[in-house]
Amino acid sequence: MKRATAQNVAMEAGVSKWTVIRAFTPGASITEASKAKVLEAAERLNYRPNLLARSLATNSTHQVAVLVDDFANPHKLPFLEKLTASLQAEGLVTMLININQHYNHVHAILNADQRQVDAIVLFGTAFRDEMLTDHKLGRGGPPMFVLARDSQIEGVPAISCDAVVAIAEIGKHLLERGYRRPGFMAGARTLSTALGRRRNFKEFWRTTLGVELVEMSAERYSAEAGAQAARDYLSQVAPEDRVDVLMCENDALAFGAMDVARSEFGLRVPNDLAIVGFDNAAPAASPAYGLTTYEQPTDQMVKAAIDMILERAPRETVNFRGKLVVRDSA
Amino acid sequence: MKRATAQNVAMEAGVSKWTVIRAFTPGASITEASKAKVLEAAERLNYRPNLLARSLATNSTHQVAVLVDDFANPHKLPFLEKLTASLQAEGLVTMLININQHYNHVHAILNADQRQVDAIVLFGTAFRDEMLTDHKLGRGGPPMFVLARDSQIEGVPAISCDAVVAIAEIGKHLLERGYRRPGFMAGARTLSTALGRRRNFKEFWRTTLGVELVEMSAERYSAEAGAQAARDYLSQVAPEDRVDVLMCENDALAFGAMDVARSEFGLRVPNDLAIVGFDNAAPAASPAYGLTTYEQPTDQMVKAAIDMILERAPRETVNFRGKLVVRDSA
DNA sequence: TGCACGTTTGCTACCGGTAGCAAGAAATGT
DNA sequence: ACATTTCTTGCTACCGGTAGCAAACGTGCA
Repeated sequence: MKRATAQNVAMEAGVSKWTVIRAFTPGASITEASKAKVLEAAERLNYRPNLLARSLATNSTHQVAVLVDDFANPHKLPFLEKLTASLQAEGLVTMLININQHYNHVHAILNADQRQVDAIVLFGTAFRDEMLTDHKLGRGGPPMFVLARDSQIEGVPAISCDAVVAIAEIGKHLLERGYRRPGFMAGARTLSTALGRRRNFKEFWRTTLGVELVEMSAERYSAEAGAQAARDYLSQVAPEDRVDVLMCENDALAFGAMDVARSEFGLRVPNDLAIVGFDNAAPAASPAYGLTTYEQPTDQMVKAAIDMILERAPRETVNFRGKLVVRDSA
Repeated sequence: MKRATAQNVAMEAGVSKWTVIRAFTPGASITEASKAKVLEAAERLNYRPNLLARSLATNSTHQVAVLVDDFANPHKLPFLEKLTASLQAEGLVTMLININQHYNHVHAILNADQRQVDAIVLFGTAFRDEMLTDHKLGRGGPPMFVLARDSQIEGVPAISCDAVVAIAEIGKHLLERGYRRPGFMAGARTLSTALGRRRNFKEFWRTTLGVELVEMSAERYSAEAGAQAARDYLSQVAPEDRVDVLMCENDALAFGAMDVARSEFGLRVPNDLAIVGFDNAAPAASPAYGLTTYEQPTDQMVKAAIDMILERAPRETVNFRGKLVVRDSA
């Protein structure tokens, strides 16, 4: 059986379809009597307004496209939970788009655009700026926002955690604990530069102690990639030449690095090698890791993003201060 | 500047809007000459067909609503990644709906229905059957599917991992390893019964050894809840009376339980207490846990779900066999 | 009772596409 | 050269709503 339309309900209730619409429009001009009559008829026919038709007519879908690519990062899940819950609380619905080899940003944005979404959120995705300023993503599309990473793109504001402050806090803590030979493990190249963590960390040690940072790179942001990068480093560098503290660009890398350091090289954390992560993902709190890390202010970030989407706040890049979470690993 | 419509392109190209549409419809009857003319004009105006209008006219949105509620389970993320990637590969888009206190299944289903989604997937969500068979979710809505849990609901097929086989495999392994005093930790009540893991596990020990299962319950499916449940049990039961193997309904619970057993009670895993999980979430593979667990055949499950959505396969409940992943914890 | 006024209802036009029919143009056969 | 078939193009009607104007209605007041 086809679903009932306003027209059907109108006939059932003996009114015009516009009266039916009014019964479903809060604050519309309609008498209680006819409203009741319509609602009753609607109930009988199991009528529900078609939001597709409404969206077409009003030019607003209340849908927000959220682009995600780094599914190996356990921190993404609770973040995504907050984002979707908050969007829903504002009557917005999430269109989740998985960015991968077969489906890149241009595909995603074009598709979201054609579906007339109200906004597009690039949620921590790795992209080269040219990709977005590129060709056919011509003006007139939905507003775009970058969440949880930087954006240098004109007209695309970023909502992120203040990397300068974060790294300064972490650095200060490490200095006080007496670490002197710092290392840094970066993840995927494109995103690394956009996060600015390496740059700031390097700068920190250079200006405070005049020390050069030892840098290593993982292939991706995952525990496996972090493990491999740590394995490469530890097997190539003699114990006495190694860094005494390793900052990883995110927790996923840190977990992998810590696993390898302990189980494959017998190192004690933090005595032989201290490790710091970033994100405060769930396992970081577990005694199995006890990872010192930095927590992004996800609540504030989500709120800010939504305020911009709904134009309750100016659409411009903002940074929030997170907080250092000191545990056993450093 | 407003976005261009087919009508605009038609004027620009000097043809009717239907010719424009045809230029964008694969296999439509149109000469190469006019197609080229139209595409060029479209390019100039940056025209992209409005999928909302198309959906309204064709009565098909190519959108699938995916309902999720258990964001504390790290296993969800890679599963969700596969699901979204596979949907996208079929030209379907994911509408992600977060089921929580403020937004229950009825809200979600009603909303998805009004948005005319092609299908609704309940992805491992906890619900009471009455909620769905209930009232206003009358017939005529989009087809529903339950993924990664059981469904007893008429007309709502389930795609899941065969719990009977899984538990039998796990039980057999534990028997062989010599464990004789089994315990089981369940998560949220509504989902527990739908997963059938406890029931089957209990049955297994009863029929093989005639042993009664020790049961405990966590509040939710999270490491914290698992930790608390383990803490309660271990602090109340004397060492000599404790179970020798604890099967947890999923890995999240197992991580919490293992953390507590080791760090708060000084127990060695598996010597003092063996632990088994379910899902093979990422941290299970880490040497920090080395959790023996059971991996669901997510690829097959996702494929089956999509085949049903696209009506390439009959819409009926199917079960797939997963595989036991033996590590150090049991 | 008559008139002005505010409220309720129905109307036309529109959002941007799709479906399928019919007329016009081009290709084919005799 | 003309009839016939096939392809191309434009058309009307429709998907299910929204916007805002105009007519119909009921009410208060003189």
